[in-house]
Amino acid sequence: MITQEDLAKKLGLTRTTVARALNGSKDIKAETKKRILDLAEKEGYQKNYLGSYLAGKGKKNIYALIVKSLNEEYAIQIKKGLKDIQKELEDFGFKIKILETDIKNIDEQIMSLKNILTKNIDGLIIAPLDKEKIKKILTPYLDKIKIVTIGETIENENLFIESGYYKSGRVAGNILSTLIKKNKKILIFDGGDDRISSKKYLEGFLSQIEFSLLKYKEPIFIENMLENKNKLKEYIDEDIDGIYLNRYAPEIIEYLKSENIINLKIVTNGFNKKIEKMLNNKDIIATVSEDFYEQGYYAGKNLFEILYKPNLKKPQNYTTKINILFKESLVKLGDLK
Amino acid sequence: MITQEDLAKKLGLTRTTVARALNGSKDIKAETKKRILDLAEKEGYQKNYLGSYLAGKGKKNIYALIVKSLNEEYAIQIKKGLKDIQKELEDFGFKIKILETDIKNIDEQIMSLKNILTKNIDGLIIAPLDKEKIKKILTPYLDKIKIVTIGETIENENLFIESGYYKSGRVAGNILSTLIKKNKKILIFDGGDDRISSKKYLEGFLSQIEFSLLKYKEPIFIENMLENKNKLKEYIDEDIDGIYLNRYAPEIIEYLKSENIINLKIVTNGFNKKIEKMLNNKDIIATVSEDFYEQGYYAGKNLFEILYKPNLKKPQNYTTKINILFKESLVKLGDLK
DNA sequence: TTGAAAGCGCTACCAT
DNA sequence: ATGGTAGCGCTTTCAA
Repeated sequence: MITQEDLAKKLGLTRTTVARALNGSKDIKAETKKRILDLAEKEGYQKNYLGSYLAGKGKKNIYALIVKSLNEEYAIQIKKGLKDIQKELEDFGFKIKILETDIKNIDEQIMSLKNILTKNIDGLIIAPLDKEKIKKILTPYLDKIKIVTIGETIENENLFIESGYYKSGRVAGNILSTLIKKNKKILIFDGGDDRISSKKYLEGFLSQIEFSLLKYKEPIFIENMLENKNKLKEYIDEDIDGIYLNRYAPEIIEYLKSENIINLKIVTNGFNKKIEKMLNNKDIIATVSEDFYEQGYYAGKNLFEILYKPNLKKPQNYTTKINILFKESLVKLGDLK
Repeated sequence: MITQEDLAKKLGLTRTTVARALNGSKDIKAETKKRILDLAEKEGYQKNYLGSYLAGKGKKNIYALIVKSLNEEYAIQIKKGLKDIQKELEDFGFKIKILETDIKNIDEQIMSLKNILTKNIDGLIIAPLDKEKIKKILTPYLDKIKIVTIGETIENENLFIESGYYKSGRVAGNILSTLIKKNKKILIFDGGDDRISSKKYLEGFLSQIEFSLLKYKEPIFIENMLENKNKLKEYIDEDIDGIYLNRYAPEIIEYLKSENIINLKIVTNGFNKKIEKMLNNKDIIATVSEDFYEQGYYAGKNLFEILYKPNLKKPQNYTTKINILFKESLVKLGDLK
């Protein structure tokens, strides 16, 4: 490993000057800087970030602005991931301040962001609700603050963690298709747009479903679903062998059971405690979801690397893993023996 | 953060003495040691491993003894994981020497291990073929060498990464069950024991399958499968709607197609390039497999932590994630837009 | 059995 | 614009 000291010796300079060149100080003659940088390049110098950290003791100011959705599991898992990576890196003084706002309250997120920006901040993790507004607000800070976005890109961030809801929908479509009896149909339920996942799930699902499987040309949409569950029954008949859901699954399934409509093959997108229970009950055959824990963990980990490792070709994009869960997926290996 | 210096001051000692107590040196009076350790405990002292590393420049000698199986993907993925984590930690001088031996050659692994042990080695990652022999060989080294095992435990290692083949088999059973038409049967194929996964996959699968789905009481076993594929045909008739495979899947499916036996629902355990192709061709509906990349990555990462972070409550056990793959799982999100 | 001092690779601050 | 020096938290070597 080649050090700043090594470079200094070869050029007849001191470490201090070399460090200055490497850290982009302007208190240095352009020519000296060039000589140093050229040699560093030639010798394949890589800054040791351990030394940097220890010397700098650089406590970075990092915020994560996450979103509480109808599916509580979403925020819980992301937070868990953030906290785990924080713990792993605590020896670096790596600490993330987590702020949560409500998914339905776009302005709350904007306000929260503006508030954070009044402080001295080095890194930001955000799941933007209103992409355009957030982008506009952040633009002036882009060279000061390292940014990781989750779910939605603002196009100038250092890393965008993509959720792949569309793909999850496709996979769900793939699975449900294989389950349906010949000449039977499926019912597709449109849960509306939650500004995060629902719409994209549905689009992906539809892209996978063959025309012949459709009972209705359009997905079923029921206004104020939770109050109007009884309307669902109108759409169900002998033809139908399966249902796709991505919102209100617990409520809808509960309702169907109460009406004694059973034995339908149900595949969902998303995961939370209720869906887990329904899988266990065999009310649902399979669900397809993103690994939100991993999103939090990966967001934190990468922000750390971007912040602490100066010589890093930064990752541009990352797509979350997609998990397919059947009932048996939930069983812990330890419980089997 | 409390430092050794802090402890020294409070006790009226020097850093050196404190360090000695903390590092378990014997050149120290028992009483002094106790005073230091007690205070450290009380103050919640945690050694900063960055400082340790930088001071010690402790190049550790680490070996990984992995196994080349019939499924080449197994070793490829584990190696990839090992290399990725190595790269991530290279600033710590973390480097793993990877040695591969053949899965069928148990003695080769033993020899390779014995050879390694003649060297000065700090950490070892191993996927033991003969558990008992390996255990016996390693016993005398247990306090000198930190050990991570993959797939099979030797009971005294620092971390055992469990593969969960049994569970994978269960999940495969779960999936195939949901796919089979009423009153139809499945054919279960016994691929024999490869000392890694096959047998466990099959056991798991069987545990999940209801009696009513079985066509034959016992899984079909065909000696020298690859030469005797034609025997398979004897077992297939109108009753059968699905097949379970965990070895020789490509060869068997190729054969069935050549005999014009199609439209059977096939679910497999395991993953490699050939299975990927069959999923894409819809020859297979789903496959259930372990994330071997993760096993390598996690093995390396944890060995690092055990080796470099002295104050660690070490993890005892880790079960690999299990992936269910349908055709659409293979599509890259980027290709969809 | 304890202490003093040097040094790992780097940053930060002061002096020139 | 450049250099000198101290120090981050720790290990290691030598001296007492």
